Amino acid sequence: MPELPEVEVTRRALLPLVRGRRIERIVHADPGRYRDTAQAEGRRVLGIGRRGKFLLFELEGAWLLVVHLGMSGGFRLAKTPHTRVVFELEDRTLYFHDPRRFGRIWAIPEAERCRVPLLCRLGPEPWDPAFTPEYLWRRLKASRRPVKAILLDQTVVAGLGNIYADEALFRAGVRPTRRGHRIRRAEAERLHGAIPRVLEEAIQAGGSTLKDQSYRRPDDRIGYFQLKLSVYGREGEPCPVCGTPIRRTVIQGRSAYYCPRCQR
DNA sequence: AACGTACCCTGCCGGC
DNA sequence: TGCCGGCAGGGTACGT
Repeated sequence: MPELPEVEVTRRALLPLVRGRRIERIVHADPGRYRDTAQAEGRRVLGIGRRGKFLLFELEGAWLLVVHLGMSGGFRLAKTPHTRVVFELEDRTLYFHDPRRFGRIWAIPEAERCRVPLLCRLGPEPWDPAFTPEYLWRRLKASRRPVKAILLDQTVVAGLGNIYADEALFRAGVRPTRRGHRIRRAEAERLHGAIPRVLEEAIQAGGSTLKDQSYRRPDDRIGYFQLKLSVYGREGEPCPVCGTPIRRTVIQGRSAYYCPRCQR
């Protein structure tokens, strides 16, 4: 579900609600998961950061509450049938909703943030000055994997998932099955430009709420970027540019959608 | 080292 | 109507 845009929309929605508030109690509804939260209790939330698809609640005493939403996780202002963790703040309660239980939560001292798997190995944010066309081209050239698999690798660039990787590849006119080492420099440049653009547009639209509705903003509103998707989930529908039917294939065991005419 | 596959969970949808 | 297989935005573990 949640890729960078959905995580960022969540961060922006929660920030004014939690900044400066003390976490009084954390109540668990799932006995076997998300348990590493005890040290967050009693601490004030100073701010919320984001790194790739990780939410980073900055707590008093240089602690972090790190949350990964997994495939179906999200914060809600009201209890749901799939509430797994309840965060009782001094003036409101937040509910961590996660039907598939793929989400993860860690409370750790800031100095030990690298104990969270992947967090310290993430590649640059798409807007980071370190994310240059040259950098992307070099990472592509170093691999024989399909270009889409490389874009999904969080150590290459942080935050892309299945939806926005397909959308960025469409905008760049690059077929997802192409091998990284065969990508030309001009194509890498187009991809480099398309990635932050599609993510920014998705953030502005409030993220993508697909058919299963599993992503919603904390206040239960949906996002609207699904209306602007060009290829993701649109097998058989006409390409918005040339009208050719969109195709679906499988890369790394996951669906990949592309226009066979616009993407070579 | 790099890559593919199975697996972790639950819910929903289409086909029969 | 009911059942069953397939599929779903994430990541990890393990095999080759």
